[in-house]
Amino acid sequence: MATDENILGTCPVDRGLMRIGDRWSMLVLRDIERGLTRYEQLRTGLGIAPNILSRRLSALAEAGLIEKRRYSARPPRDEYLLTDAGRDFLPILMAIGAWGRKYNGAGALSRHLDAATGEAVRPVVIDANTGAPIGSRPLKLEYPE
Amino acid sequence: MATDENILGTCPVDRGLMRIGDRWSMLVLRDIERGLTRYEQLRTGLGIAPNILSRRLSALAEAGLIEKRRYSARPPRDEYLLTDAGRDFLPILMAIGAWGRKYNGAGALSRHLDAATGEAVRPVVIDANTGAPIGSRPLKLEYPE
DNA sequence: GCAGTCACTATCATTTTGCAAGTGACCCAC
DNA sequence: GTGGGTCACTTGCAAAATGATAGTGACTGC
Repeated sequence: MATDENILGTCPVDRGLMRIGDRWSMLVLRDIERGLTRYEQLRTGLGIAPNILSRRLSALAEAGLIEKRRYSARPPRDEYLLTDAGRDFLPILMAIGAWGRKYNGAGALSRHLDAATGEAVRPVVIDANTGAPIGSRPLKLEYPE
Repeated sequence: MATDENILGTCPVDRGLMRIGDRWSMLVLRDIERGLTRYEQLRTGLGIAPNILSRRLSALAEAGLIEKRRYSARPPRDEYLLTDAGRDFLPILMAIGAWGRKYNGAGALSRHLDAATGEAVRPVVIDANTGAPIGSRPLKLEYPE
């Protein structure tokens, strides 16, 4: 597993997971997306211990996925907003959600609807070149050098 | 954060992360996909401690993402294979890889090529209903009950 | 001045991770 | 037939991360 300290590995998945490889980080991202941008909202929404939330928030900010913004000087109040990198990660969360629904989806679940059509979103990962879902065509792995 | 013990949450992302919410699990999946199916291959490929690998493998098997199969009775030798659920998770890893390449992609990286066209795969998450990339159209969140 | 909210930090127990060494089943060479 | 060597782990213990609980500082509103 690559870390910032040792030599970066050659695998882009590892590179991604380096930045948000843990569960709380992803759940924080999900909650910010649905509008829970303030510390107390996130803490109560997630049921996370305050020290852990603080650490996750600074790690996510350090990794460039969120940024802290002061929206009130007095009283001093901050909110956490997604950066472009953070917003770009949201589709992956939707894909994880679709997978979770399929394989662990017992009971009532929340879902995303297309605002225009009202239909439930069905996230699928495709190859932008062919338009085909990943897994439907044979691939090969190429290593650098 | 939902666990198996407490009441299952309403969020499908959480449901997904419940099964493979950690970094090693995803990297194990990635390595199995690229053909490292045996214990020693995974251990040396990942640089993971043997006790941790054992625990991850049993957790992944318990979660139904991989299964252990004996391919030789004498000497007793096992390999780990992806189940349907495990294979279904691979597109998500590709999406994470694409994100990692975009935001943490310095240096040489491995990549997947379409076997037929030879072109580098560009994973994108779309809504199967509209064909539009997630994030390009406004969505709303619907809660159960 | 006093309660209450928000956004934390500090302290400490518990849990998870990681390293190193060891074990059991076997195979192959001498 | 004993002495390595490989594979697939387990065990024991140290280090790091996580989590529960309590406390702090900056306010606001009464």
